[in-house]
Amino acid sequence: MTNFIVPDLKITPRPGGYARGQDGFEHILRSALSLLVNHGSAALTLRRIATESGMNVGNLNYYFRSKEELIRELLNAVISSYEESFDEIIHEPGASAEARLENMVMLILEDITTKKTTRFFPELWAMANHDPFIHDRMSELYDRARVSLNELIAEINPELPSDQREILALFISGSMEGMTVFAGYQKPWVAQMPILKTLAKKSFVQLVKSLRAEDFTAS
Amino acid sequence: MTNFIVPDLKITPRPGGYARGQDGFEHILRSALSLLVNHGSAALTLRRIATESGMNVGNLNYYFRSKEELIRELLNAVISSYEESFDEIIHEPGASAEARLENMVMLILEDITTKKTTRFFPELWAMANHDPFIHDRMSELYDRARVSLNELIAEINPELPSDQREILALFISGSMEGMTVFAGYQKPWVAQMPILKTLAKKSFVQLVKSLRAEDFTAS
DNA sequence: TCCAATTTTAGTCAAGTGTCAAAATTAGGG
DNA sequence: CCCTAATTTTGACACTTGACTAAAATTGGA
Repeated sequence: MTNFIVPDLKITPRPGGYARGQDGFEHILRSALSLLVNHGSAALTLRRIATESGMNVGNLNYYFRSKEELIRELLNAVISSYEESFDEIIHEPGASAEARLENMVMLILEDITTKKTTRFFPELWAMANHDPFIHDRMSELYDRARVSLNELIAEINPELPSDQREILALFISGSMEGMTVFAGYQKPWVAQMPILKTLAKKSFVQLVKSLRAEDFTAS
Repeated sequence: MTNFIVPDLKITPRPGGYARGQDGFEHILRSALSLLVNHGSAALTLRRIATESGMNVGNLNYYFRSKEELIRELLNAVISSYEESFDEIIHEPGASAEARLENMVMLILEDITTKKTTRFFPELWAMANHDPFIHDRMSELYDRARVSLNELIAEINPELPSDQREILALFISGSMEGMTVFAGYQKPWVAQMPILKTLAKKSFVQLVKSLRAEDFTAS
């Protein structure tokens, strides 16, 4: 029995310090996330983060040397959580490769309907175009997702050459991400997400099973 | 023979005025677009637009009563161009429905690899989450795209009920949009776009042809 | 108790924001 | 060529906001 919910943040405990410090650190990141989700990247200023977290501006500087460092930590905390979830899903003991692929699809499409993901990821996509750090960290996340998909594809259709499996994983991963804009939180098509999940699972599994090396030749 | 390039802007001529005025109007919008594409939404300030277009700040106010109006006009110009392109493609005389569907897929995936689209759309997705006007105008664009797809699906697979055609159109449209982040301009997978196009065409056409009403029942 | 961890206070300094009125310049029909 | 309407420049207003810091105050817990 897998859990299809990805926690908002996964924070690695910092060495030394009081428990209060640990809470403060996490509380700041949660406030920043909430700001980004509810008001967009323009609202992500130290002043507003301070207000949001009921703290003082100066205190942010105690936890994070700079705004950039704060954003880095936030991104790390969000992404780490995904990486952990992916690992759990694809290594679920006793489940067939096909079932684990379906679970992966469920996890991602389910996650897409959360407010956090629907709002946060488009912000990240936009930011990644002009911020090298965000770009790199996002690439790592998606690489990891594709590696996971790739493993499952290899189990389901071992005939497929490695480079073609990679493109197939890309196609599947990209297809799912695209739903964010249409069937995410409070989007016009959220209500249809259950059907979309069914459609996606069937379509992807069929694609993985039926694809032959020749299908990748341009027509 | 269809043209798979979507012009950046489609500007409806304003009544009265000199030719210079028409140029100025378009030039400002192009500068704003270029700024958004190259430096992100944070760079979209009246002063930077003025500098970019070699004009004076005050002159922007002559063309647009406010910054908001400028952004509205920009969005209209970009979106109108897509709407026109969609109409041309799906009404191409003498082409089969399947061929027109493939052309639509080609148009969209080709467009995704342009710098304008790769950079501009993620900005819009992010903005749409906090700006009602952008949200509505984007919805109109995507509605239009899906209506086009829907017409073609109906021709190819007339058995499929209307509401299921709509979901299928959504799935196809969303799948393609998702590629922006991975195989757009200067993204790690651009080089594989030709293969992705082949894969997408085959996968979508097959999906449209083979789908039965029962496939939409949750499993 | 006492010291390190955390928080507040109170700023610095700089840069930028959208908008506007009025003057100067230019285009092009008559 | 002239004159008026279209366009452009000038120069400002009034105000917000940005990231960051040093030093003092408070708190936690071994």
